[in-house]
Amino acid sequence: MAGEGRAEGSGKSRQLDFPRPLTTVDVVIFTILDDSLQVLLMQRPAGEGEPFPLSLALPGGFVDVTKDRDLAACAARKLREKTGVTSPYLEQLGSWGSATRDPRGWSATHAYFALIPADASVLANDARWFPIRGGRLKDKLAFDHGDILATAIQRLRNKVEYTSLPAFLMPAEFTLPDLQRVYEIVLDRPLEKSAFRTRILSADMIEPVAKMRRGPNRPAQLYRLRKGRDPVYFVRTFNPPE
Amino acid sequence: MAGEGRAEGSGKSRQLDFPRPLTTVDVVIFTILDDSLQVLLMQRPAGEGEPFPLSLALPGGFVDVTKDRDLAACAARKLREKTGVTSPYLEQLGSWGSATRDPRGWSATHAYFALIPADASVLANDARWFPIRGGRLKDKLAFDHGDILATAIQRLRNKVEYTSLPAFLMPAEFTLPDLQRVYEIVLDRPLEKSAFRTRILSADMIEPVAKMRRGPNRPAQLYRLRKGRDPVYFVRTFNPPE
DNA sequence: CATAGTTAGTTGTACAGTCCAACTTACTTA
DNA sequence: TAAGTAAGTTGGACTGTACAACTAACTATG
Repeated sequence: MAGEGRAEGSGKSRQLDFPRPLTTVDVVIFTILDDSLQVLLMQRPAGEGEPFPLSLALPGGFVDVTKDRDLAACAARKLREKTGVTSPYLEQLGSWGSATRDPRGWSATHAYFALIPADASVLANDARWFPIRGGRLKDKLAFDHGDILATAIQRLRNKVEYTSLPAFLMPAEFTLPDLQRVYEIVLDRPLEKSAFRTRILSADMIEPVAKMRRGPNRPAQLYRLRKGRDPVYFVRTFNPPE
Repeated sequence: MAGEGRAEGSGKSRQLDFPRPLTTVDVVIFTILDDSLQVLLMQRPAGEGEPFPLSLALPGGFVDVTKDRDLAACAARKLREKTGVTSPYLEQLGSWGSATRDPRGWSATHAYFALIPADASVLANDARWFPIRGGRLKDKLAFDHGDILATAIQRLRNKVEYTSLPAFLMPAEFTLPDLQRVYEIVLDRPLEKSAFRTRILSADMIEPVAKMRRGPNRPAQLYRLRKGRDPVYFVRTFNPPE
């Protein structure tokens, strides 16, 4: 019987005969829902030998070397399976690996983070949105997923200070005050209206559509993302608190 | 005979009985030498079954599940083995994994990047510094190490625009013009002197020592890094080109 | 010993973009 | 018609960079 994760010991692959860590991919999927930043979580299965049974965890799982061409494809697949979203903002967050993070043995996970508009997703029925209040999640998560999520929140907040990332959280059409509100939700602080408008409009990342959002007061211009636009990097952050 | 990277198929680990990718860690180590950004590379061994024999490659190798507590420890170990440096700036760069990047099978590498002062390192005798001119390396590298290095260079340049990272490339004592020169080498463009000084000095990241650097002209104040300082994030980039 | 040369470091004006606050505009509702 | 509200604009204060000219401190040279 071979040891755990041990490769065959013959021929020219002789030097590969040592135990291999488990390899997984996890995805931190954010959206804006109910005026709050939310993250997609699943409940762990309860089967025999399953670690963290019934705990909440990030969507993810083992890399399937027969199906997954590469890590990004694996992450995109998991995102698609859980939300139906096929062309989101998806970037690599980092990787976490240690002897102890998974009780089944030495394991390493490759974490991605995705931004999607809530209205574009159809959730798998074992997945649910959980709100992030005050920059953190209430619940404890399985494995080191709490650390991974905290890193993702920090990375998101950081980038929102000087990029157009929140645009990927917006529905197809939105107003500038909508967009500003999303920035404020993520950063958890108010931004200055006129400076915000100047910055966004001069970034050439959105374009007006020939429609207005009507409501109980002055109508607002609707915009949409310019197609195929990469995120914009501003040369200043929004003025930081204190 | 067990399959490649296949775990045992009994008891409660039943669900782990599938092939595992190879897991490696690679480190992109930068320094400043001869007025140029340089990266540490090794020559691949020529043994039978070795991929990319005699090609240049980043220092790295398989995770040893019996010796490495976690990924960062593994990266720190490789850095130490090749340079003798024990407390550098070390951050995770990302991970690369695919079916094709290593001819020996599905593999994933966890890449780190490190900044060290050239004068603090004693190289292993199979390692050498290679200059990066015009933002790229002349030579082709093994595996996808060319991609990894390109990503590292881009990340470094990006961060140098708005952080104090170059401070970690400096020797123990240095002058402000020294530091500015390092910024300029990494960014490959000149910076404005007075704005540079204002920014660095108000960041409170360095402190003067009671010595001057003497030379053939006006002496310059020597500084050192404040101890235990994390990198500083500026709220603006240096004014970008064009 | 004076002067040229070189690099360190400072100063001043222009400019860009944010901050802050007040303002105008366009709509609904009472 | 007036009050209320959110969208969007305007203007002055402030902060920090850009650019350029300046002063300071040293060495080398004739």
